[in-house]
Amino acid sequence: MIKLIVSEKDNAAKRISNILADGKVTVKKSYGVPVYIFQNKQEDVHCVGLKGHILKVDFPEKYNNWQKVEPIELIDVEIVKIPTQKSIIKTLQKEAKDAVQIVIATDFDREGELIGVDALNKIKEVNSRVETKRAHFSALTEDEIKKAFSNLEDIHVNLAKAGETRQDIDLIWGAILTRSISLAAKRLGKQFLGVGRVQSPTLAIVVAREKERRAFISKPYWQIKALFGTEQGKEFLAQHKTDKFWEEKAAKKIVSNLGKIGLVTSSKRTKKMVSPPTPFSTTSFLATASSIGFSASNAMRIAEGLYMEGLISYPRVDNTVYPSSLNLREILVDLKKSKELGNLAALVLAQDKIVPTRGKKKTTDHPPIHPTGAANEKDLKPQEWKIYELVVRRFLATLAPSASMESARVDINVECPALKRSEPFFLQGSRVVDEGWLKFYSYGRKKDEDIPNLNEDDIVSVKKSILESKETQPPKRYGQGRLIQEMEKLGLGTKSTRHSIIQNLYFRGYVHSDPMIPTELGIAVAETLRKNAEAVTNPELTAQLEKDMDLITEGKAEKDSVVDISRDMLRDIVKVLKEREAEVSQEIRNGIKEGKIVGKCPKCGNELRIIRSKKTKKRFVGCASYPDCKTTYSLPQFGDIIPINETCEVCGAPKIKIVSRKKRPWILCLNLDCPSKKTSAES
DNA sequence: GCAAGGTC
Repeated sequence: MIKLIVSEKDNAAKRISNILADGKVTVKKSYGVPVYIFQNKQEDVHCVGLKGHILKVDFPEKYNNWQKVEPIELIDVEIVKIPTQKSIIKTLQKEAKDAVQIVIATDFDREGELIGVDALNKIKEVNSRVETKRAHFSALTEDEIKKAFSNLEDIHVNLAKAGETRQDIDLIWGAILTRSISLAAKRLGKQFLGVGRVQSPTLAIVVAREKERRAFISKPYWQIKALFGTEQGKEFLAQHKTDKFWEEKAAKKIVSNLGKIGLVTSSKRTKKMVSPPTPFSTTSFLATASSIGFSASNAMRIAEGLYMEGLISYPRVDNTVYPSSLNLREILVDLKKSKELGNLAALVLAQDKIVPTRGKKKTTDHPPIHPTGAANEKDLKPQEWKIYELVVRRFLATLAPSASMESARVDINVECPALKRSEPFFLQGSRVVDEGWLKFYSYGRKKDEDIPNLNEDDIVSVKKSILESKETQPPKRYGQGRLIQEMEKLGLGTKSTRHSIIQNLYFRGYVHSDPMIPTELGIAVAETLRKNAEAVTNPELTAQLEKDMDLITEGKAEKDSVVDISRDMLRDIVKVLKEREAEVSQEIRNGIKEGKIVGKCPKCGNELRIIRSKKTKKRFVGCASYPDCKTTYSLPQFGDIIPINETCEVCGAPKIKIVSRKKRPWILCLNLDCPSKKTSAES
């Protein structure tokens, strides 16, 4: 007679077993799955860790053929659960057969409860009368675990129901709309066009920004600067107070009539304290990693590896407050062993007080991302070291004192007799006075600006006046880090999925580069959805889903009625999509066509397009006037080809960008005989 | 071959 504990992952199973065991914990493998065996209060306990969800939802097999099933049919098809972790399920059933009690010990959240209930249902297939309980803990600490197991609760059926609702809604929206527009655009097989509750609003954000940029008309403006000299012979640049002159004439008039003497009208220096950064959540970690050149999914992959190595804590967290149970000093003492970072840890240890910063979001499931072991640079791959160093430096910074900065502003009036007035100039800047946490963490740190020491009523000489012509700039494209922050703000995705949602946009060919640029295909898909299935491009769908799931959790709404709302919305949308199939097809196919145009033919001026040879299956660039014009260029056969609307400065042939998985993207002139190739080959 | 969510 045993008790069986089921946790969400192997690591948690190990921890729970070690905490609850009276004596030693032994491990046996069943179907390759570790089972932890120990005694707790004279009872035999077995503990198994899952791998997250062990079942997935899908439509029955007979609906698998996209061409033979009308997408609208899928709306009312029963959704079935399919095992995805067969050896774990076998282990569960074997262990549960003779158990007297099952304790679900998955993470205490919606998905965790669902994972637990799925496991229980599999267990009940072999042992229907077993008693089932829930251990409710919010962190894997000794205290929490022991308390949870001496106060076992019932399964939170409604919480799991909310999770199932989320699964069903995601499946029907995703599958039905993915099939609808893929069929309309005749993009089948691995070319299908993905649509989903999270990915489509995310794509829409990127596309909306690109449209703003395209609609943006940049305006020329002028700025005036002047080089001044102090009595001590120091020189400095200051800018005219008018930030933008829209008329060149007016700016020129000032520049050519600027007087020779300036009077300092005010000089202020102010000190301000800059607080250290808050502890790393997944989002702030990915945002910072992105700023030093890591893609979100690469940074996440490396962080998961470091976690497995025991060097950093669990990387999927929303929490930004270190729990009081975390022994910060102990971590610092351990970090001293690192050859490269040990000295910095020692510096923090030497402080009188070690008071950590805290962020706005506080959850108790996992601590913010922090180092859990010391490492040396030579033990890690270069990329791993960069990420490890980032986590360590962030951790040290959160424990360090504020930095103090001095900012200075000087205002100068230049008397201009020729204009019969004076012109105002200013300069401002700041510098670090006391480094504080900046000693440990200089990611994104601004360069110090040197402001000359000037006092009110000082006289300065004007050495030169400068007219700079500029243009207003369109709003910036989203980098992956910024996009992840935006997704979090809008409630799109979770800490564990956002990076993969973004990665998916690249895989689908909807975006390229970082900062992210939507492809013509991505723009066409987003536009089609916006016109015909607006709901799925809107973050509001997720916001509403969250509200409904809260109601289900509280027992105030039923799964079926909530899913039915989505079914009704989809019926209308699919009907519209079917009616407008020709337009939808046209719009997306135009996008695809547009994406294949790489530029103009230098011989005849017609379009040059990427073509795939029917005979050799190889791709090449050919002129649209073929056979009248026989211009062709060969193409590399690997990687994605992105038209960039630029022509080669040297030979006039179009340039393209090639994005492949292994190499970094590169820009290439299509002309193999272009003289620029020779110089670049030498260099 | 569809989604998003866990985890590896």
